[in-house]
Amino acid sequence: MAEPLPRLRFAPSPTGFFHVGSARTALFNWLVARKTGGTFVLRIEDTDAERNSDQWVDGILSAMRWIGIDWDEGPYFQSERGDLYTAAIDRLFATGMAYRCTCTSDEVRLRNAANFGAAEAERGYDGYCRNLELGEGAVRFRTPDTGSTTVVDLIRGTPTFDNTKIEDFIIRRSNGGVMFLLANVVDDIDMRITHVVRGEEHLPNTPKALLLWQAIAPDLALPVFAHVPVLVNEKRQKLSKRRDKVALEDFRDLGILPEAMRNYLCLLGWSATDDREMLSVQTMIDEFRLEDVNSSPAFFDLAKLTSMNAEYIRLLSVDDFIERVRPFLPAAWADSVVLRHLAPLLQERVRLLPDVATMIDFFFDAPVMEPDAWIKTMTGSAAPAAHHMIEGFIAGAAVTPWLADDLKLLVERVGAGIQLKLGKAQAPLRVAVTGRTVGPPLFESLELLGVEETIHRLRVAQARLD
RNA sequence: GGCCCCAUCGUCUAGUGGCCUAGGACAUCACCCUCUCAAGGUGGAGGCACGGGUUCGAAUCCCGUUGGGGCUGCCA
Repeated sequence: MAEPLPRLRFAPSPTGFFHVGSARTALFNWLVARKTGGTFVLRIEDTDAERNSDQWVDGILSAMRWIGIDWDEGPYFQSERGDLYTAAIDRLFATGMAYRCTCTSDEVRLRNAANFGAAEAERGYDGYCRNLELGEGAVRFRTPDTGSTTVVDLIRGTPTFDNTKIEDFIIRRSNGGVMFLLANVVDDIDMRITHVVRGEEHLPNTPKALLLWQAIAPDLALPVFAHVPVLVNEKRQKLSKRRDKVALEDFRDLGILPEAMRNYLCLLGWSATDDREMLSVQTMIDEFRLEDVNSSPAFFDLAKLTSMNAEYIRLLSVDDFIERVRPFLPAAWADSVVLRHLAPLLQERVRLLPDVATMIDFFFDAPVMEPDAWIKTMTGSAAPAAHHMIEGFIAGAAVTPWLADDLKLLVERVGAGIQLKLGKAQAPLRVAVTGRTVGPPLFESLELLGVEETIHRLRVAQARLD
């Protein structure tokens, strides 16, 4: 009989912004599903009513769409599947695998400290209520007292855990709410999940999940796991929503292209067989293998992401480029002939989408003169050249066709009069017209700006000269 | 403290016992090209954490040390 097609799931909890680590986990799951022809399930793990909100659910969905990850089933909501969990817990009671417990965590800590010494306070639940047959309280799962549990992990081999170290963990709160581990396993069983691809931080939970799985569905084959390494910050700590900038939408707002983000994320812990880094989605799907994922943590490097983003921006068609920058520009700028004509030159110079704004702003408003730019090109020893270039250019402009190539020749000729090469000769003109020493190619810019406005700006600068 | 995971340039990685004088990319430095800035080109600096084994031979296998990380919740 043929091996059944893989079924994978991405199971985020809607407790905050969708972050890059989640995005990578989702991507890896998705890639495996698409590669194998399997099924990718989206499941929202919202069992903790106090921390969840619809806002975050929307955030997850839109972030996944943004980065181009679609799902075949779901989203399922655990908050709507309570009956399933109750039934599972009832069966565990029936087989003696579950029991009630009324201990508080402080009580457990105190007992542990008293019985094993202060250093042992955190050793976990001590089994106090195991045989009390209480009628109320939280529900715990009875873990084996002997043997060991082995996780089959495509990335990490077969980590094995001593069952005596696995405490009787809680599967339902005293308020009736079901816990992550229980809901997670019941759903994985119900949805016939075959591959669990998730963050490394879940590895210590996995033996518990396996034990639960065997108690609830002893006849169903255990899933294969792949615990992907965590993403870390510059201090090599796990990326956290609290202290690190990690929300996917922050990068979108920064001007990162979704295809760049997806490509970069894919390369965090995995690489193609040769030196290729710019990978199409199809290439990722064709070549990605969980077995090849690295087992060590990866630093999320914005510089590298940005560089890759620049490369993707250069690949865009002019029309696409204009549409992508549109959200970052005033509508009039986005629709302007200036942007359309300069687009290819801009694409080569921009690393982040919003960079376009500071490169073309001088077309739409009077230039905002940067003090350093003015000092460097217009004052002191630079002043005579500035005078000469501006005067000469204004004079020559009257008899020069207003085209980039002709303007370039004009500046060359005027500059030659005082032994200035084009690089030096254009500097004061650029600053006078744009307010900056850097920007898009000058002569194309002047052609678009027009003779009238150019001359006007030159005269304004001229009047300001010492 | 306990359990578990991890360890190649600053960063992401290639490398699965000889092809390694350890390759690529980002970042960085220099030069070339050049109307500024980019882009592009050329070149440089920069790494197998340490100590023991195994082997004719180790970045690659084993053990230990050190270092880092994760988990240790009636969160997920």
